[in-house]
Amino acid sequence: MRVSREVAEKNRQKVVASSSRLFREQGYDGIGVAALMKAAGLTHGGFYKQFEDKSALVAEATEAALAENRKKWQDVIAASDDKAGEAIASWYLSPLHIDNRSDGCCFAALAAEAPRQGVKVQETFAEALEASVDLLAGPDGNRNEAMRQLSTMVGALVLARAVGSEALAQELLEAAKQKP
Amino acid sequence: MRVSREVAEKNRQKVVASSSRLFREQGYDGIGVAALMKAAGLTHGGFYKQFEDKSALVAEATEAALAENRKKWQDVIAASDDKAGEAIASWYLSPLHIDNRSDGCCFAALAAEAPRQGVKVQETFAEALEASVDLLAGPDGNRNEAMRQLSTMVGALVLARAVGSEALAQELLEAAKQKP
DNA sequence: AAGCTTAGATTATGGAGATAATCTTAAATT
DNA sequence: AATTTAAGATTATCTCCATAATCTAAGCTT
Repeated sequence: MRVSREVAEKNRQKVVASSSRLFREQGYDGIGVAALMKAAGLTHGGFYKQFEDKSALVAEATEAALAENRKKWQDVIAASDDKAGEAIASWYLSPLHIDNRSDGCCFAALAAEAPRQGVKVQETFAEALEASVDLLAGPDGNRNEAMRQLSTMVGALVLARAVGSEALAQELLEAAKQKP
Repeated sequence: MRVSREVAEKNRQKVVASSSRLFREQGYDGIGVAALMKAAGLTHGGFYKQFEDKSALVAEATEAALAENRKKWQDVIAASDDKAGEAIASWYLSPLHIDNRSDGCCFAALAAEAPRQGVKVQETFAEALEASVDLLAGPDGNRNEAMRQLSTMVGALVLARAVGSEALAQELLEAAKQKP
Protein backbone atom coordinates (compact mmCIF):
# COMPACT_ATOMS: atom_id res chain seq x y z
CA MET A 1 0.00 0.00 0.00
CA ARG A 2 0.95 3.58 -0.42
CA VAL A 3 2.72 5.65 2.27
CA SER A 4 3.45 9.34 2.57
CA ARG A 5 6.40 10.84 0.75
CA GLU A 6 8.28 11.35 3.97
CA VAL A 7 7.77 7.74 4.98
CA ALA A 8 8.71 6.56 1.50
CA GLU A 9 11.90 8.60 1.63
CA LYS A 10 12.62 7.29 5.10
CA ASN A 11 12.08 3.75 3.84
CA ARG A 12 14.45 4.35 1.00
CA GLN A 13 17.09 5.62 3.38
CA LYS A 14 16.52 2.61 5.58
CA VAL A 15 17.20 0.31 2.63
CA VAL A 16 20.40 2.18 1.78
CA ALA A 17 21.59 2.24 5.37
CA SER A 18 20.93 -1.39 6.13
CA SER A 19 22.35 -2.44 2.77
CA SER A 20 25.51 -0.48 3.47
CA ARG A 21 25.98 -2.64 6.56
CA LEU A 22 24.96 -5.92 4.95
CA PHE A 23 27.21 -5.45 1.93
CA ARG A 24 30.15 -4.79 4.23
CA GLU A 25 29.28 -7.93 6.15
CA GLN A 26 28.56 -10.30 3.27
CA GLY A 27 30.05 -8.72 0.17
CA TYR A 28 28.29 -7.26 -2.84
CA ASP A 29 27.61 -10.68 -4.30
CA GLY A 30 26.92 -12.28 -0.97
CA ILE A 31 23.40 -10.98 -0.50
CA GLY A 32 20.47 -10.46 -2.83
CA VAL A 33 17.80 -7.84 -3.33
CA ALA A 34 15.12 -9.85 -1.54
CA ALA A 35 17.18 -10.25 1.62
CA LEU A 36 18.24 -6.61 1.54
CA MET A 37 14.63 -5.45 1.36
CA LYS A 38 13.53 -7.84 4.06
CA ALA A 39 16.28 -6.55 6.34
CA ALA A 40 14.84 -3.07 5.88
CA GLY A 41 11.37 -4.35 6.78
CA LEU A 42 10.03 -4.18 3.23
CA THR A 43 9.14 -6.70 0.56
CA HIS A 44 11.10 -7.76 -2.47
CA GLY A 45 8.82 -6.30 -5.09
CA GLY A 46 8.90 -2.73 -3.85
CA PHE A 47 12.58 -2.47 -4.64
CA TYR A 48 12.27 -1.45 -8.27
CA LYS A 49 10.07 1.53 -7.49
CA GLN A 50 12.97 3.03 -5.57
CA PHE A 51 16.06 1.82 -7.41
CA GLU A 52 16.94 1.23 -11.02
CA ASP A 53 18.50 -2.14 -10.25
CA LYS A 54 20.82 -3.81 -7.78
CA SER A 55 23.89 -2.00 -9.04
CA ALA A 56 22.24 1.35 -8.30
CA LEU A 57 21.77 0.28 -4.72
CA VAL A 58 25.35 -0.95 -4.60
CA ALA A 59 26.52 2.50 -5.63
CA GLU A 60 24.32 4.34 -3.12
CA ALA A 61 25.09 1.97 -0.26
CA THR A 62 28.81 2.31 -0.93
CA GLU A 63 28.55 6.09 -0.85
CA ALA A 64 26.64 5.87 2.41
CA ALA A 65 29.17 3.53 3.99
CA LEU A 66 32.08 5.72 2.98
CA ALA A 67 30.35 8.89 4.15
CA GLU A 68 29.63 7.27 7.50
CA ASN A 69 33.27 6.16 7.76
CA ARG A 70 34.47 9.67 7.05
CA LYS A 71 32.26 11.16 9.74
CA LYS A 72 33.60 8.65 12.22
CA TRP A 73 37.17 9.54 11.32
CA GLN A 74 36.45 13.21 11.87
CA ASP A 75 34.95 12.46 15.28
CA VAL A 76 37.91 10.32 16.29
CA ILE A 77 40.36 13.02 15.26
CA ALA A 78 38.36 15.75 16.98
CA ALA A 79 38.15 13.75 20.19
CA SER A 80 41.88 13.11 20.44
CA ASP A 81 44.83 15.25 21.42
CA ASP A 82 47.23 13.24 19.30
CA LYS A 83 48.06 14.02 15.74
CA ALA A 84 45.41 12.81 13.29
CA GLY A 85 47.52 9.89 12.07
CA GLU A 86 48.13 8.56 15.56
CA ALA A 87 44.54 9.05 16.67
CA ILE A 88 43.15 7.18 13.70
CA ALA A 89 45.71 4.40 13.87
CA SER A 90 45.08 3.47 17.47
CA TRP A 91 41.35 3.48 16.94
CA TYR A 92 41.35 1.78 13.52
CA LEU A 93 43.78 -0.97 14.46
CA SER A 94 41.86 -2.14 17.51
CA PRO A 95 40.81 -5.80 17.80
CA LEU A 96 37.17 -4.73 17.92
CA HIS A 97 37.42 -3.59 14.33
CA ILE A 98 38.22 -7.14 13.21
CA ASP A 99 34.78 -8.42 14.12
CA ASN A 100 32.89 -5.24 13.30
CA ARG A 101 32.63 -5.64 9.58
CA SER A 102 29.15 -4.24 9.32
CA ASP A 103 29.93 -0.78 10.55
CA GLY A 104 33.65 -0.91 10.08
CA CYS A 105 35.88 0.40 7.33
CA CYS A 106 34.38 0.10 3.87
CA PHE A 107 37.81 0.02 2.25
CA ALA A 108 38.76 -3.09 4.16
CA ALA A 109 35.40 -4.73 3.63
CA LEU A 110 34.63 -3.94 0.01
CA ALA A 111 37.50 -2.33 -1.89
CA ALA A 112 38.66 -5.72 -3.14
CA GLU A 113 35.33 -6.18 -4.89
CA ALA A 114 35.12 -2.64 -6.23
CA PRO A 115 36.91 -3.37 -9.52
CA ARG A 116 33.95 -5.51 -10.55
CA GLN A 117 31.27 -2.99 -9.55
CA GLY A 118 31.41 -0.37 -12.24
CA VAL A 119 32.86 3.08 -12.65
CA LYS A 120 30.48 4.85 -10.27
CA VAL A 121 31.55 2.76 -7.31
CA GLN A 122 35.21 3.18 -8.20
CA GLU A 123 34.84 6.94 -8.37
CA THR A 124 33.19 6.90 -4.98
CA PHE A 125 36.11 4.94 -3.61
CA ALA A 126 38.56 7.36 -5.17
CA GLU A 127 36.88 10.39 -3.61
CA ALA A 128 36.67 8.74 -0.23
CA LEU A 129 40.31 7.78 -0.43
CA GLU A 130 41.32 11.35 -1.15
CA ALA A 131 39.27 12.51 1.81
CA SER A 132 40.82 9.91 4.10
CA VAL A 133 44.31 10.83 3.01
CA ASP A 134 43.59 14.50 3.70
CA LEU A 135 42.28 13.68 7.15
CA LEU A 136 45.27 11.48 7.94
CA ALA A 137 47.80 14.00 6.71
CA GLY A 138 46.30 16.92 8.58
CA PRO A 139 46.78 20.54 7.52
CA ASP A 140 50.56 20.43 7.04
CA GLY A 141 50.94 16.71 6.52
CA ASN A 142 52.74 14.58 4.02
CA ARG A 143 50.44 13.14 1.36
CA ASN A 144 52.70 10.21 0.56
CA GLU A 145 53.05 9.28 4.18
CA ALA A 146 49.29 9.45 4.67
CA MET A 147 48.74 7.21 1.67
CA ARG A 148 51.20 4.71 2.99
CA GLN A 149 49.59 4.75 6.41
CA LEU A 150 46.16 4.17 4.92
CA SER A 151 47.45 1.26 2.85
CA THR A 152 49.10 -0.26 5.89
CA MET A 153 45.98 0.00 8.02
CA VAL A 154 43.66 -1.39 5.36
CA GLY A 155 46.02 -4.22 4.50
CA ALA A 156 46.54 -5.14 8.13
CA LEU A 157 42.82 -5.25 8.82
CA VAL A 158 42.06 -7.31 5.72
CA LEU A 159 44.77 -9.80 6.58
CA ALA A 160 43.85 -9.91 10.27
CA ARG A 161 40.31 -10.83 9.30
CA ALA A 162 41.47 -13.46 6.85
CA VAL A 163 43.75 -15.52 9.07
CA GLY A 164 41.25 -16.82 11.57
CA SER A 165 43.86 -17.05 14.29
CA GLU A 166 43.24 -14.36 16.86
CA ALA A 167 46.85 -14.23 17.98
CA LEU A 168 48.19 -13.73 14.48
CA ALA A 169 45.52 -11.13 13.80
CA GLN A 170 46.51 -9.22 16.89
CA GLU A 171 50.14 -9.38 15.87
CA LEU A 172 49.31 -7.91 12.48
CA LEU A 173 47.45 -4.98 13.99
CA GLU A 174 50.25 -4.28 16.44
CA ALA A 175 52.87 -4.40 13.73
CA ALA A 176 50.87 -1.94 11.66
CA LYS A 177 50.73 0.52 14.54
CA GLN A 178 54.45 0.85 14.90
CA LYS A 179 56.25 3.57 13.05
CA PRO A 180 59.36 1.98 11.61
CA MET B 1 33.34 -41.20 -21.05
CA ARG B 2 36.09 -42.62 -18.98
CA VAL B 3 39.74 -41.51 -19.22
CA SER B 4 42.91 -42.97 -17.77
CA ARG B 5 43.85 -42.23 -14.19
CA GLU B 6 46.66 -39.98 -15.26
CA VAL B 7 44.36 -37.98 -17.49
CA ALA B 8 41.73 -37.81 -14.77
CA GLU B 9 44.29 -36.51 -12.31
CA LYS B 10 45.55 -34.03 -14.86
CA ASN B 11 41.99 -32.87 -15.46
CA ARG B 12 41.48 -32.40 -11.75
CA GLN B 13 44.61 -30.30 -11.55
CA LYS B 14 43.45 -28.29 -14.51
CA VAL B 15 40.20 -27.51 -12.70
CA VAL B 16 42.07 -26.43 -9.57
CA ALA B 17 44.56 -24.33 -11.51
CA SER B 18 42.05 -22.54 -13.68
CA SER B 19 39.73 -22.02 -10.70
CA SER B 20 42.56 -20.49 -8.73
CA ARG B 21 42.86 -17.89 -11.47
CA LEU B 22 39.14 -17.37 -11.97
CA PHE B 23 38.43 -16.96 -8.28
CA ARG B 24 41.15 -14.33 -8.05
CA GLU B 25 39.61 -12.58 -11.02
CA GLN B 26 35.94 -12.77 -10.11
CA GLY B 27 35.77 -13.58 -6.42
CA TYR B 28 34.63 -16.76 -4.70
CA ASP B 29 30.97 -15.85 -5.17
CA GLY B 30 31.49 -14.35 -8.59
CA ILE B 31 31.69 -17.59 -10.54
CA GLY B 32 29.84 -20.88 -10.36
CA VAL B 33 30.75 -24.53 -10.67
CA ALA B 34 29.47 -24.83 -14.22
CA ALA B 35 31.61 -21.96 -15.50
CA LEU B 36 34.64 -23.23 -13.61
CA MET B 37 34.33 -26.67 -15.18
CA LYS B 38 33.74 -25.23 -18.62
CA ALA B 39 36.86 -23.09 -18.26
CA ALA B 40 38.81 -26.29 -17.61
CA GLY B 41 37.31 -27.86 -20.72
CA LEU B 42 34.99 -30.20 -18.85
CA THR B 43 31.27 -30.38 -18.23
CA HIS B 44 29.32 -29.34 -15.20
CA GLY B 45 28.22 -32.79 -14.08
CA GLY B 46 31.65 -34.30 -13.76
CA PHE B 47 32.51 -31.94 -10.95
CA TYR B 48 31.09 -34.00 -8.10
CA LYS B 49 33.15 -37.03 -9.00
CA GLN B 50 36.25 -35.03 -8.19
CA PHE B 51 35.20 -32.65 -5.42
CA GLU B 52 32.94 -32.88 -2.39
CA ASP B 53 31.30 -29.56 -3.21
CA LYS B 54 32.16 -26.03 -4.26
CA SER B 55 33.71 -25.13 -0.92
CA ALA B 56 36.17 -28.01 -1.30
CA LEU B 57 37.31 -26.54 -4.60
CA VAL B 58 37.51 -23.11 -3.02
CA ALA B 59 39.89 -24.52 -0.41
CA GLU B 60 42.05 -26.33 -2.93
CA ALA B 61 42.15 -23.46 -5.38
CA THR B 62 43.14 -21.07 -2.62
CA GLU B 63 45.97 -23.36 -1.56
CA ALA B 64 47.10 -23.57 -5.16
CA ALA B 65 47.02 -19.81 -5.63
CA LEU B 66 48.96 -19.17 -2.46
CA ALA B 67 51.52 -21.85 -3.26
CA GLU B 68 52.01 -20.36 -6.71
CA ASN B 69 52.44 -16.91 -5.17
CA ARG B 70 55.04 -18.21 -2.76
CA LYS B 71 57.04 -19.81 -5.52
CA LYS B 72 57.00 -16.54 -7.43
CA TRP B 73 58.24 -14.65 -4.39
CA GLN B 74 61.11 -17.07 -3.99
CA ASP B 75 62.05 -16.63 -7.62
CA VAL B 76 61.94 -12.86 -7.38
CA ILE B 77 64.11 -12.86 -4.28
CA ALA B 78 66.57 -15.31 -5.80
CA ALA B 79 66.87 -13.27 -8.98
CA SER B 80 67.65 -10.01 -7.20
CA ASP B 81 70.74 -8.66 -5.50
CA ASP B 82 68.69 -6.42 -3.21
CA LYS B 83 67.46 -7.43 0.19
CA ALA B 84 64.33 -9.58 0.04
CA GLY B 85 62.05 -6.77 1.19
CA GLU B 86 63.25 -4.38 -1.50
CA ALA B 87 63.20 -6.99 -4.22
CA ILE B 88 59.62 -8.01 -3.46
CA ALA B 89 58.39 -4.45 -3.05
CA SER B 90 59.58 -3.20 -6.38
CA TRP B 91 58.16 -6.21 -8.15
CA TYR B 92 54.90 -6.41 -6.19
CA LEU B 93 54.09 -2.71 -6.42
CA SER B 94 54.39 -2.47 -10.17
CA PRO B 95 51.49 -1.12 -12.25
CA LEU B 96 51.27 -4.42 -14.10
CA HIS B 97 50.12 -6.09 -10.91
CA ILE B 98 47.02 -3.89 -10.79
CA ASP B 99 45.54 -5.46 -13.90
CA ASN B 100 46.89 -8.92 -13.32
CA ARG B 101 44.36 -10.14 -10.85
CA SER B 102 44.22 -13.65 -12.21
CA ASP B 103 47.77 -14.59 -11.51
CA GLY B 104 48.55 -11.88 -9.02
CA CYS B 105 48.62 -11.87 -5.27
CA CYS B 106 45.93 -14.01 -3.68
CA PHE B 107 45.97 -11.90 -0.51
CA ALA B 108 45.00 -8.79 -2.41
CA ALA B 109 42.44 -10.59 -4.52
CA LEU B 110 40.71 -12.86 -2.02
CA ALA B 111 41.69 -12.22 1.59
CA ALA B 112 38.74 -9.86 2.05
CA GLU B 113 36.38 -12.72 1.25
CA ALA B 114 38.22 -15.32 3.32
CA PRO B 115 36.31 -14.66 6.55
CA ARG B 116 33.19 -16.05 4.88
CA GLN B 117 34.87 -19.14 3.44
CA GLY B 118 35.33 -21.42 6.39
CA VAL B 119 38.16 -22.40 8.69
CA LYS B 120 40.15 -24.37 6.15
CA VAL B 121 40.60 -21.40 3.86
CA GLN B 122 41.52 -19.18 6.79
CA GLU B 123 44.17 -21.62 7.96
CA THR B 124 45.59 -21.68 4.48
CA PHE B 125 45.78 -17.91 4.49
CA ALA B 126 47.45 -17.95 7.91
CA GLU B 127 50.13 -20.41 6.79
CA ALA B 128 50.78 -18.50 3.60
CA LEU B 129 51.03 -15.27 5.54
CA GLU B 130 53.63 -16.76 7.87
CA ALA B 131 55.60 -17.95 4.88
CA SER B 132 55.43 -14.55 3.20
CA VAL B 133 56.54 -12.79 6.35
CA ASP B 134 59.50 -15.16 6.66
CA LEU B 135 60.49 -14.52 3.07
CA LEU B 136 60.18 -10.77 3.46
CA ALA B 137 62.14 -10.68 6.70
CA GLY B 138 64.97 -12.83 5.43
CA PRO B 139 67.24 -14.84 7.73
CA ASP B 140 68.03 -12.09 10.24
CA GLY B 141 65.01 -9.91 9.59
CA ASN B 142 62.50 -8.16 11.77
CA ARG B 143 59.17 -10.00 11.93
CA ASN B 144 57.17 -6.91 12.83
CA GLU B 145 58.68 -4.91 10.05
CA ALA B 146 57.97 -7.69 7.56
CA MET B 147 54.35 -7.87 8.70
CA ARG B 148 53.98 -4.15 8.32
CA GLN B 149 55.51 -4.24 4.86
CA LEU B 150 53.17 -7.01 3.78
CA SER B 151 50.15 -5.09 5.07
CA THR B 152 51.27 -1.98 3.27
CA MET B 153 51.76 -3.77 -0.03
CA VAL B 154 48.47 -5.65 0.12
CA GLY B 155 46.54 -2.55 1.18
CA ALA B 156 48.11 -0.43 -1.52
CA LEU B 157 47.30 -2.95 -4.24
CA VAL B 158 43.72 -3.42 -3.07
CA LEU B 159 43.15 0.32 -2.98
CA ALA B 160 44.92 0.92 -6.26
CA ARG B 161 42.61 -1.57 -7.92
CA ALA B 162 39.53 -0.03 -6.33
CA VAL B 163 39.95 3.59 -7.34
CA GLY B 164 39.68 3.26 -11.09
CA SER B 165 41.87 6.31 -11.66
CA GLU B 166 45.21 5.19 -13.02
CA ALA B 167 47.05 8.22 -11.71
CA LEU B 168 45.80 7.77 -8.18
CA ALA B 169 46.57 4.06 -8.33
CA GLN B 170 50.09 4.80 -9.41
CA GLU B 171 50.48 7.29 -6.60
CA LEU B 172 49.37 4.70 -4.07
CA LEU B 173 51.90 2.16 -5.30
CA GLU B 174 54.70 4.71 -5.25
CA ALA B 175 53.82 5.84 -1.77
CA ALA B 176 53.87 2.26 -0.55
CA LYS B 177 57.35 1.74 -1.94
CA GLN B 178 58.95 4.49 0.09
CA LYS B 179 60.44 3.66 3.43
CA PRO B 180 59.31 6.37 5.79
C1' DA C 1 38.54 -61.68 -23.28
C1' DA C 2 34.91 -60.88 -19.77
C1' DG C 3 33.48 -58.42 -16.24
C1' DC C 4 34.14 -54.63 -13.11
C1' DT C 5 34.91 -49.95 -12.16
C1' DT C 6 34.74 -45.18 -12.78
C1' DA C 7 35.55 -40.34 -15.32
C1' DG C 8 32.98 -37.59 -17.40
C1' DA C 9 28.53 -36.47 -20.05
C1' DT C 10 23.58 -35.94 -19.81
C1' DT C 11 19.79 -34.79 -17.68
C1' DA C 12 16.80 -33.73 -13.64
C1' DT C 13 15.58 -31.09 -9.47
C1' DG C 14 15.03 -27.55 -6.40
C1' DG C 15 16.36 -23.20 -4.63
C1' DA C 16 17.88 -18.43 -5.22
C1' DG C 17 18.49 -14.74 -7.74
C1' DA C 18 17.10 -10.49 -10.63
C1' DT C 19 13.72 -8.17 -12.96
C1' DA C 20 9.01 -7.03 -14.35
C1' DA C 21 3.84 -6.78 -14.51
C1' DT C 22 -0.04 -6.21 -11.95
C1' DC C 23 -2.77 -5.10 -7.99
C1' DT C 24 -4.15 -2.41 -3.91
C1' DT C 25 -4.66 1.22 -1.19
C1' DA C 26 -3.83 5.47 0.65
C1' DA C 27 -1.65 9.92 -0.14
C1' DA C 28 -1.65 14.13 -3.26
C1' DT C 29 -3.86 17.07 -6.16
C1' DT C 30 -7.74 19.47 -8.02
C1' DA D 1 -15.20 14.90 -2.61
C1' DA D 2 -13.48 13.09 -6.85
C1' DT D 3 -9.66 12.02 -9.37
C1' DT D 4 -5.02 11.04 -10.06
C1' DT D 5 -0.82 9.11 -8.62
C1' DA D 6 2.52 6.26 -6.76
C1' DA D 7 4.56 3.08 -2.73
C1' DG D 8 4.76 -1.12 -1.70
C1' DA D 9 2.68 -6.01 -1.88
C1' DT D 10 1.78 -10.01 -4.72
C1' DT D 11 2.76 -12.80 -8.18
C1' DA D 12 5.14 -14.32 -12.33
C1' DT D 13 9.08 -15.21 -15.30
C1' DC D 14 13.47 -16.38 -16.52
C1' DT D 15 18.18 -17.25 -15.54
C1' DC D 16 21.76 -19.16 -12.87
C1' DC D 17 23.40 -22.12 -9.42
C1' DA D 18 24.45 -26.34 -6.57
C1' DT D 19 23.65 -30.88 -6.12
C1' DA D 20 22.35 -35.50 -7.51
C1' DA D 21 20.86 -39.52 -10.33
C1' DT D 22 21.57 -41.86 -14.33
C1' DC D 23 24.01 -43.14 -18.43
C1' DT D 24 27.99 -44.73 -21.29
C1' DA D 25 32.08 -45.86 -22.86
C1' DA D 26 36.59 -46.68 -22.01
C1' DG D 27 40.24 -48.02 -18.76
C1' DC D 28 41.48 -51.54 -15.37
C1' DT D 29 41.47 -56.29 -13.25
C1' DT D 30 41.60 -61.00 -13.26
